[in-house]
Parts: sequence; structure tokens; C-alpha cells
Amino acid sequence: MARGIQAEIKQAKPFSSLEEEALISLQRTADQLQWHASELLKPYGISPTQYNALRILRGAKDEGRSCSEIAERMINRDPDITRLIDRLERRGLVQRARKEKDRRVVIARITPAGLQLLKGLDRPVEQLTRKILGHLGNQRLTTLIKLLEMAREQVA
Amino acid sequence: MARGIQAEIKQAKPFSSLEEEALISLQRTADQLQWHASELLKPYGISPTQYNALRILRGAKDEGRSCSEIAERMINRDPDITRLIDRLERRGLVQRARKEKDRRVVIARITPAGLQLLKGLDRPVEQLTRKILGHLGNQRLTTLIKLLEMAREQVA
DNA sequence: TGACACTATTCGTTATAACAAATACTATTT
DNA sequence: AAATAGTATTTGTTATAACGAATAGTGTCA
Repeated sequence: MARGIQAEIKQAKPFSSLEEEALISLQRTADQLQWHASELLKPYGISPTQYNALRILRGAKDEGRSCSEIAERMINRDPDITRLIDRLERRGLVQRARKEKDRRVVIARITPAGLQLLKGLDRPVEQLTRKILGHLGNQRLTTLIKLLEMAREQVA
Repeated sequence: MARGIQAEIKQAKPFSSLEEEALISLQRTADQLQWHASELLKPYGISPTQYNALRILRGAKDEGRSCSEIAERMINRDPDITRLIDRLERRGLVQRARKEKDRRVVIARITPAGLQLLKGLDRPVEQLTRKILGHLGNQRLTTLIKLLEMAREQVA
């Protein structure tokens, strides 16, 4: 274990800087964890992006969310919320309605079928999450969260 | 600053576990940093994935790399190396050749044009990397790298 | 040698992402 | 009220990703 990212991607030359190593390591870690998530979701027929959107809508309750609100809340920014919602609507997991006050706005709401799908996923998702990160322990996780937060800061 | 991931994605309910928070934070951080990379590469007309492949081929020198070797070394696993190489070949950045010993294998090599493209990118990439992660400082970066490595371990 | 399993790559197809322009509606200004 | 600017979403298009099946070459074994 702990072969290091350099060995993992069979790179001959060492990284030219810690920044570079961290950046690549971060991308690779995110990719791997994302892969686990898609595998978990696959039998349910939804992608991580769709799952993310459904959870946002569950959090919104009856109030629902407009396309732009959904976009703001997505983990990975998806520039095409319209078609993301299209797909969920076609499968009966969300419903769309025009907002009365401002008819430009389309409000998406999760349906009972959507809620049920999420409900069935809650436990597996929680288990997976614990399985892939639980071994770090609370203290390391807290540190990791803190460092990631810092990494996002400069970015603004 | 340091609003925390919960505020960033405007989430009302706190995370149910540190593991969940770390996972989401990790995805979001990777996504943001990736976005910066694509912006940098955009004027050069290549995607982060293509850049990654070119760097792998530069590292391979004249020896080149087969599709499967490239796949192994990619940061984000791309299941379709064939067409990734197609695109790079069409633009004259790589060349393909059948391996003599085993004619199933296709070896890709970077061309002078590819090398030149990468050369022009070396400095900007290094600068960007420093810009987005340099403020963490070496000690924090080392910790981050270590924690990410641990996060990838269970994953095996 | 011929059948078979194996491996490396390619190809067909469908789904999703990315980018630009268009549409529909609202708010503001004159 | 008409024109204008602004905002929210949709749509068209092209590029890339994902998934399976197909092709081509290699090695093994009867």
C-alpha cells in the first residue's frame, strides 16, 4: 500500500512540484470514487449527475427548484439542466411546472416515484460512503475536508 | 471564505456523516480545478483528457505506448482510447504504427507538432498549478497528498 | 493443423456534455 | 404603450463518453 500516485500511473519522472502531485492525485481520487458511485447507481438506471439532481429536489420538498437553482446546487456543474430534467421527467422521477409569478421560470419537483427511488438508495449510498472513506477516521476526514476547502478558496 | 461545502451548494440540512461531506467536497474540488485546467487548454484546442494522453506519450519518448498502456496511465480512465488517439492523430499530434512483434498492438507516438504544443503549455500549466494550489504551502500539500492516497487505498 | 480461448483494438450505437443561438417572458425606460 | 435590456429556459449542433459487439491477431492444446 501507499505506492503513491507516481507509481499508480506508472510515471517514470517524479512530479515537478507538490502542487502538481496534489492536483493529479486529487483528480484521480475523485475519478475513482466517482466510479464506485456510478457502479452503485447503475442497477437503478441513474447516473451520479441524475442522483445529485434528485437529492437536490428531495431537499427542496414541495417548493421545488428552478433550473438555475438546481444548477447552483449541483456538485459538478452541469451546463444543461434542461435536458437533465428532461430525462428524469421521461422516467417519471420529476415533474415540471411553470411558475405562476414569473412564467419564464420552470419549477421541477420530485415525484413519489423519485422519492421512492431515493429512499431505496439511502442505505446503500451511506454504506458505500463509509466503506470507501470510513477507514480514514474522523480526525483525518476533518483535516481532509478542511484542506479541500482551502484548495477551493483560491479558485474564486 | 471558508464557508464550507454545505453553504457552497446551499444545502439546508447538514451532512449526515463526515464521510459524506468529504466525498462531496472532493468531487466538487476536483470539478472546480478541472474547470480551470480546461479553460487554460481551451485556446490550444485540446481537452484535459487529450493533454493527459499527450503527456503520457511525451514521457514514453520514441518507444511510444500501446492503447492499453495509455489507458493504464490516464488520470481519468477513458474507456475509448482508440478514438481519443484518432482525434490526436487527425490533428497531427500523434502517429500510429502496428507493433512488429505482435500485430494486434498499436503503438502511438507523439509527433514533433505534439511535442511543440506541449512545450508551449509547460509554463502556463505550471503557473496555473501554483496559482490554484500554491497558497496551501508545502506542509499542507504533503498532508493532502497523503490523505488522498489513503482515500484511494480502500478503493482497491 | 484446427479448434479454442485470450488479448488488443476497433466500430456501431446510444447517451450525455459542451457551446452557441434562439425563444419566451419580465422589467425598465422613454 | 413601444422599445430595449435583462433573465430563464429551450433547442440545434457537434464533440465526446459509455456500452456492447465485432474484428484481427496470438498462443495453447488436442
